[in-house]
Amino acid sequence: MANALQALELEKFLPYRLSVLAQLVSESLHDLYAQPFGLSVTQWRVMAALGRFAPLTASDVGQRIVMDKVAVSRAVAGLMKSGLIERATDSHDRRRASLKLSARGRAMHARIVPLALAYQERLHEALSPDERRTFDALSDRLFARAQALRQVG
Amino acid sequence: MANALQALELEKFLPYRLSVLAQLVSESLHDLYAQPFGLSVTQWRVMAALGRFAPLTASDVGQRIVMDKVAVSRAVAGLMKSGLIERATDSHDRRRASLKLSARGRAMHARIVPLALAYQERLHEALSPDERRTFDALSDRLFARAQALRQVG
DNA sequence: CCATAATAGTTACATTTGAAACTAATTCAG
DNA sequence: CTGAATTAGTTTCAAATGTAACTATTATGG
Repeated sequence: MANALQALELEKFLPYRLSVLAQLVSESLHDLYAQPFGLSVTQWRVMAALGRFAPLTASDVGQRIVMDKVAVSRAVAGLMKSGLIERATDSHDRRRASLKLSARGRAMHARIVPLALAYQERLHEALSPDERRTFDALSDRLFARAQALRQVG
Repeated sequence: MANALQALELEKFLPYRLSVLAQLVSESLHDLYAQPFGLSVTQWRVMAALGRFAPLTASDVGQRIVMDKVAVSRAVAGLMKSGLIERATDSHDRRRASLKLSARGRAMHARIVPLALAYQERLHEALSPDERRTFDALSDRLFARAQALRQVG
C-alpha cells in the first residue's frame, strides 16, 4: 500500500476555516463601533465584560474574556483616558483595583449592545433556532477539546 | 412594557465565541510548526496554498487564503530567503511571477501536513462524523451570511 | 501612438501586539 | 520578624500588521 502524498485541503481544514470565519465576523462587528465610538476590539470587550460583571479587577477581566494581562492593561489605560471606566484601588490589597463603567461608559455601552445583538441576529438568520443550538453545542465541544489538547501538548 | 436594559452575554455572543475558539485552535496549531520549522502563520498558509495549487501568482495566493497582498508579499519574501519557494517571472506579463515550493519547501511541507492533519483529527474526536459534517455545513452558511452582510453594510 | 488608468507587487511609516523585564504590594517559609 | 517567592499591573523593546504611497509593467481610450 503506497504512502500517498497527503494533501492539505486548506478550504476544508478546520483551524483555517475557523480562523477565516472568526476574522470576517470580528471585522464586520468592529465596523459597527470603531468609527462611531472610537473603540478598539479589546476596549469594547473590556467594556462588555464590565457591563455584564462589574466590578472586576483587571485580571478578572482577563480571565473572563481570554485576554492576557498586558492587553487588558492597555485597554484599561485607554478607557480611563476616555473616561469610560472608573478604577478604585482595593483598600485591603493595594495591588488590586476594581473596575467598573463610568456613567459615560454605561451610556456608550447601552448604545453599542443593541448594535452588537442586532448584528448577531442578522448573522443568526442563516440558521434555524435548532441549528443555532446545534452550532453552539458543537463549538463548545470543540473548544473544550482544544483546551484539553493544549494541556497535554 | 418597560424597555429592559439589554445585557450582552459575552459568553453566548457568537462573534466572541468564534473569535476565542479560532484563536485557541490557531495558537495550538502554530505551536506544532513554529519552533520546529521556523514558520509564521502566514508563511505556513502560503506554503499550504502552494502545496495544493501551485503554481500561483502572489495575488492568486492572496485570494485563496484570504490574505491581503502586503501580507503575502512579506510571507513570500521570507520564504524566498529561506529557500522554501521559487519565483519565476511570467514572460508574457513581467509584473506577475508564479510561485511554487522548492524541493526543500516540498520536503518541509510533506513533514508539516501530517502534523496539521493529526491535530485536526484530534480536535475532530470531540465530534462524531455526522456532527463534523453538520458543523462544517453550518459554519459555511454563517460564513456566506457574514459575507453577504458585509456587502450591504 | 500617447497619455491615462489599471494591475502586480514592494517599500515606508505608523500602530498594534507580544514577550520579557520591571515596580509595587502581599504572602509565605523558616 | 525577615528575606524569598507570588501576585497585580505597567513599561519597554522587538516583531507583526495595516494603510498608504510608490515602482514597474501592461491595458485602454482618444
